[in-house]
Amino acid sequence: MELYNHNSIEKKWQQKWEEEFLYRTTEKSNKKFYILDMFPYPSGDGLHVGHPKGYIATDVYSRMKKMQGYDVLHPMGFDAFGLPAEQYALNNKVNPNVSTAKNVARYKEQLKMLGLNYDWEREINTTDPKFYKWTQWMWKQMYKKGLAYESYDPINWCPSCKTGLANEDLENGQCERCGSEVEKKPLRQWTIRITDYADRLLTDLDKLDWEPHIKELQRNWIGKSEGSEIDFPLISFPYQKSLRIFTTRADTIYGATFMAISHELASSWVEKGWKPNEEVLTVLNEIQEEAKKQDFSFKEVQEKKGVYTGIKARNPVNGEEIPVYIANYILAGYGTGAIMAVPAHDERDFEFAQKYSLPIQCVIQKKEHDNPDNGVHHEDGVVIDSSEYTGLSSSDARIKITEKVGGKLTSTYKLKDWVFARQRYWGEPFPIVFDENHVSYAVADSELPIVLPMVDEYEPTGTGESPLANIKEWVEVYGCINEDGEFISLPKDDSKAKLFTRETNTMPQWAGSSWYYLRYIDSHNETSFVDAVKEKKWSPVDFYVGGAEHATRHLIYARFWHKFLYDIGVVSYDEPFTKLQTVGLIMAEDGRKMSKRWGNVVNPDEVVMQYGADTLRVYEMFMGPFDQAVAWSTSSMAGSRRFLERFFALQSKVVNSCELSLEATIALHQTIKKVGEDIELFKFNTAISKMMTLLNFLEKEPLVSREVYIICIKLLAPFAPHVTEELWHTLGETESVHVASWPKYNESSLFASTVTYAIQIEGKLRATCVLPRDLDESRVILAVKENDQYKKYVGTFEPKKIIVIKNKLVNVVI
RNA sequence: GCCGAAGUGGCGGAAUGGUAGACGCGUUCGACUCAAAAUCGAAUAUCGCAAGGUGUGUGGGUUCAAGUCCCACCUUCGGCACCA
Repeated sequence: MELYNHNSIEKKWQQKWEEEFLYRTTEKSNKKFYILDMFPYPSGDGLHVGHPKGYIATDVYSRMKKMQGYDVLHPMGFDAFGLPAEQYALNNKVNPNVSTAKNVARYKEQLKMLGLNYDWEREINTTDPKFYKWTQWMWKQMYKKGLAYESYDPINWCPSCKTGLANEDLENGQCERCGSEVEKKPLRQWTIRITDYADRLLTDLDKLDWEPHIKELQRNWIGKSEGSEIDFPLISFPYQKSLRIFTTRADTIYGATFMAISHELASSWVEKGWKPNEEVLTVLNEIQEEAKKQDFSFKEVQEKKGVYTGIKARNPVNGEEIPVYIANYILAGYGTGAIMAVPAHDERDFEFAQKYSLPIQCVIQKKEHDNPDNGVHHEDGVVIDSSEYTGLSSSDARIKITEKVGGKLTSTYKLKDWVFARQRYWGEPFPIVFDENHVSYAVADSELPIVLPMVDEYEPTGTGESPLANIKEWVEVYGCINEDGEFISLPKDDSKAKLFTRETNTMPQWAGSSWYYLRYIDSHNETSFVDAVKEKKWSPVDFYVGGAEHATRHLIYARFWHKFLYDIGVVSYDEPFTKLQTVGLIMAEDGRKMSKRWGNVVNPDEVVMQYGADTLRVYEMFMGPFDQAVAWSTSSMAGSRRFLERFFALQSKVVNSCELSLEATIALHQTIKKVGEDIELFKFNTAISKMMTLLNFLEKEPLVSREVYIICIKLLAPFAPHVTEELWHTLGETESVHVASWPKYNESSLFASTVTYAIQIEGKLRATCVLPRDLDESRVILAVKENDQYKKYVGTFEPKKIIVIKNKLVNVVI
């Protein structure tokens, strides 16, 4: 018998599999399974051992599904547009086209080294014009539906990355990429009305088989509040008749002692002609200055600040006149940007009222006999001191009061429209041109893709213009508008040709990843992003595996994008990912995140070289529960290597036929059952431990039959595809083990004919007792009464009660 | 502050309400070796010579029986955070 030489085995079979297209997707079964990894964004550093954990898991799962007779789609590709790749290129002074291609090649090599069963014939790359042609096409459909629009609102601007950012790209008011303080900058933007889909994105979460915490993250991000919009008439204010406010607590309207508006709203009044006094202008200015740095993502809660405008509003329920304040804690982007302030039942309003000595009027009693003057509380309760509404519950009063004052019940969301333009080079160009009056036109389908020009200079300008704006020969195009209102290009000297200019912003990093999973289904289709019949066969993704950090960006964007495609009738399901599983991080041996900064990165190339890909795979699946973070341990990994060596060495005991001991037979069938069930549940660690247990049994056997060993090889094949393939062929098999059929267990071989009962006396374990399986309860009791320990503790007295759990345990209550 | 997840040996972790600690790492002892590594065998929650006692973050509760269910609390991690 040869020694286990992982290097030669792994190289040999990887080459064979590739030559034979073993992992080419089949379409011959009526059962399909689409299992997908979140595709990587190739950085310059290559993979570390933490990255492949999810890929190995989908690999194991897909291999089992394949052996179970499914048509399995398990593809891979690369997401490579956007800031990180561009920054990397800038730092290394290469063109991103070049560096990206290099990084992709390196990633691919590393992935192949692990023996993953991807169908590389379907590989995609978001930076490939053949791919982004369809990103552009889809965005164009949004534009035509009015879902993508030009906006001039101030947006988050990162001065260091020199680009506008979406709300999702911020972390505590800082740029998620570089940590710079984000500024507010008025900039022309393409924006997508994702908020139109807020409600569907929220309610459809219910039908998804996703981990609850990920759904919760999305719910929080969408941030729906149900409340009322109510108009408060403004008194002798010629510029606006009334002030519309949003509140979730219409039941507290009798406690409204002032109004508060955002500085943006105040500014818009100034624009309309309102001339506030000096003091108001000063404070307004101060608030504006502070807000320029930070808008809706404050790092710290600032001190409340505001000023009385001199304007009064009338409370619609009781006609009371209350002052209107400008206040720094009012967010323009939430609700209507104006509130009725109820200091008794809102802590922020309370703080403000205290500072400016405004009245505090309690109108909700927590419990019936509560003292109404016991300070601020925001809980629902019983309405008091509120005319005809007194005595109602908060929830009833909300509806009745809103109705009475002619308000409407409505919802507002924390989710913002998606700022969908970057002032950078490395992204998809927009399929848009402008005429001399800045009227925008979509370009005709025949013009797609609009290819990103190859340039020498792609440094961001920082002016709010993309570097593309400097490339005159790309920006200026000649053509005309056809009968569909779309641009088609013409030669410059054509009589109908007019000058147009291209949109020079590019799409954000998240564009391609919002739909890439559809492209794998039909990667090479030139006439459509996916063939409708194929889409029906493979879609939706049955199982999606990736990092939890994508919960509020990629996974929201993709769900939105997919729903849009569904609405325009080009896909057949309204949710892209039926089941989602997140991967737990692999930490470094020191417990920190693996990072170049800490010098604690473990390189998979070295691990594969020294221990083999199979060992790495088995170890990563054995480390612990899949969704939990675990620290890497090289010595622990050696255990997985030993397991494979012992498994390999078992072949020396294999004979054509021999009897297997009863114990081992039972272990075998239990293992078949458990491995299948556990892989299905992504409980790889327990699947492997069961196989280890089985191996421990088989090692005690003098000989092992070929038939038994074959079963073991099949069970291990998804985890350790190379060594099992080698052993499989050593046994004389000619087809690959990876297209063999998944083993089945015998129900009758799962248990022995005897069982060990636990004998408890007063709930404490005192003895065990071997009895025939499925023995009558009365006979179990008879047997227990013969037990020495029973006699010792119970004696001859008749116990109060004897509980028998069949085939498991007896508990005697004295 | 709000929301979510989780607390079990020296470590990673197992346990449909039914014998807590499977499996692996580590450690100790033994075999092999001149020796070491590797490998193989045995032991390994804890106190106790033993009988036995104690043990799944803390305190209560339900139950014949609780790591598992209920209530309160503590700690850690993750997310959101002036969202009216």
